[in-house]
Amino acid sequence: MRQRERQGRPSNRRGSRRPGHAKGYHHGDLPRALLDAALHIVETRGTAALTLRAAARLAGVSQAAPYRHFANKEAILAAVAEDGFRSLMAAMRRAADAGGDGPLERLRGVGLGYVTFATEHPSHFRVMFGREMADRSAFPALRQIATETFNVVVDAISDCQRAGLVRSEEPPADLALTAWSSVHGLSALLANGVLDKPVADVAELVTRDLFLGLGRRR
Amino acid sequence: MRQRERQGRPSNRRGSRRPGHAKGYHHGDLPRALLDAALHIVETRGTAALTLRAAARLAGVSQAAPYRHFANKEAILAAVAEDGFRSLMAAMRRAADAGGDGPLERLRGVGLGYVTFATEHPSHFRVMFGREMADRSAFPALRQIATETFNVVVDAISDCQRAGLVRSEEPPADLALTAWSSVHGLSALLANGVLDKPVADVAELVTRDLFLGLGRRR
DNA sequence: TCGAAATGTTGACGGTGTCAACACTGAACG
DNA sequence: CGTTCAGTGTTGACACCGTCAACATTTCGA
Repeated sequence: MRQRERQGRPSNRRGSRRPGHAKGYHHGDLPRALLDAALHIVETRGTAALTLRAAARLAGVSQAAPYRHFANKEAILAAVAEDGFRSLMAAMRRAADAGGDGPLERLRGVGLGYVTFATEHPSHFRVMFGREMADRSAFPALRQIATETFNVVVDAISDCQRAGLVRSEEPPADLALTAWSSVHGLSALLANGVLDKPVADVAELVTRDLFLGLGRRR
Repeated sequence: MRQRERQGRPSNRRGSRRPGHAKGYHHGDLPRALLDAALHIVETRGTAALTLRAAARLAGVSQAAPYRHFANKEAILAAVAEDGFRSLMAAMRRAADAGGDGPLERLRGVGLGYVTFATEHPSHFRVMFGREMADRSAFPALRQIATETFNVVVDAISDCQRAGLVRSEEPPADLALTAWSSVHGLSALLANGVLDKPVADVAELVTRDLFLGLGRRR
């Protein structure tokens, strides 16, 4: 709890103004500006530095201004988390496309994309899955997009099942839960600094073993 | 950031006194008392309520007293986390014993013990694996016991390999990493309220699929 | 045009981690 | 046995935080 920050007021006047509005007292699109500020802080200075007041300073407004647009700190965290899920989904899809053509390669890409996102944006990842906001059910939009994210995994698994590449006795959602747990667990351990092995190795290893299973092939 | 707590001074005079010391100004074993207080707070009021000042109040000393024994807040969190790992290991071993005699049953027990601990002590679990202390490498004892915890999994897997119940082409530590990731991921999702399905079902499902793998048996 | 609603600001409150300055106490040494 | 001094606890402060009430300004619709 010792930090300092000075930057006067950055892109205050003249920046992202909603067309209807104009110049001085009113900001134009403060919610957007605050979210951008929060995202910037979380990426560059980490979760601990993500403070309502810091975001307000960065947006060039007073400490109390955020309360006109967000009920409390949790609400901004929820918005940050939501944005994170959007990025995560994009990263997963990108990695899937880069992975190859077969459904199995795509599935693997999804997993690698997840782990990569977590290690490249650990603070953001923590906000998304942490407990800074007690009770996520208060933020339906967040739950919604988290579900969509999960569905990316489910779909990838469905495709593999259809292609006969993955066990089909079980509903895809069940297998997806196992896959998600594995990949999320690895991501969490890496993002929280519990494990400090090379990401590539360890991601390779886990996704392979996840496919093969621990048991002996009969 | 709104809370209140009053309890005068609990077991201040007369409690856990180091033999050499006696009654009044000096506490006797403040480090121990502070750790106990912190543990009590984290279990009963959650991570957010775990504050240096609150622990000091509960131990019946002034706000600055903790600094005679802990460098800063992180240091107490590390102690709490360390204690958590001890509890976790105990829970895993207990669950393994309760699981049955076969190495496979024991391995499964280890996993279930892990998940159970996480859902029964979510706040403690978060302190153990969260990032409240940036840089765990500053607390070697913590890293040490985390490693020991991991080794419980490795050993359980080794035993299964020796019994021919688990794939043996791979080093046990590699398989253990996959198992740990899966179980830890599930635990983290549950402890953080991301997933709110019944623990038993979902733990059953993940441990089974982890053993079978996603791929079709050939 | 003019008043109300929206949106910003100021200043305060109680909470936090942390530190310096001070006070008490017990044990070691003469 | 008396003194001293390191260890341990207390007080009071600082800067920062989330949040709110009271006030100011701006924008927009009747």
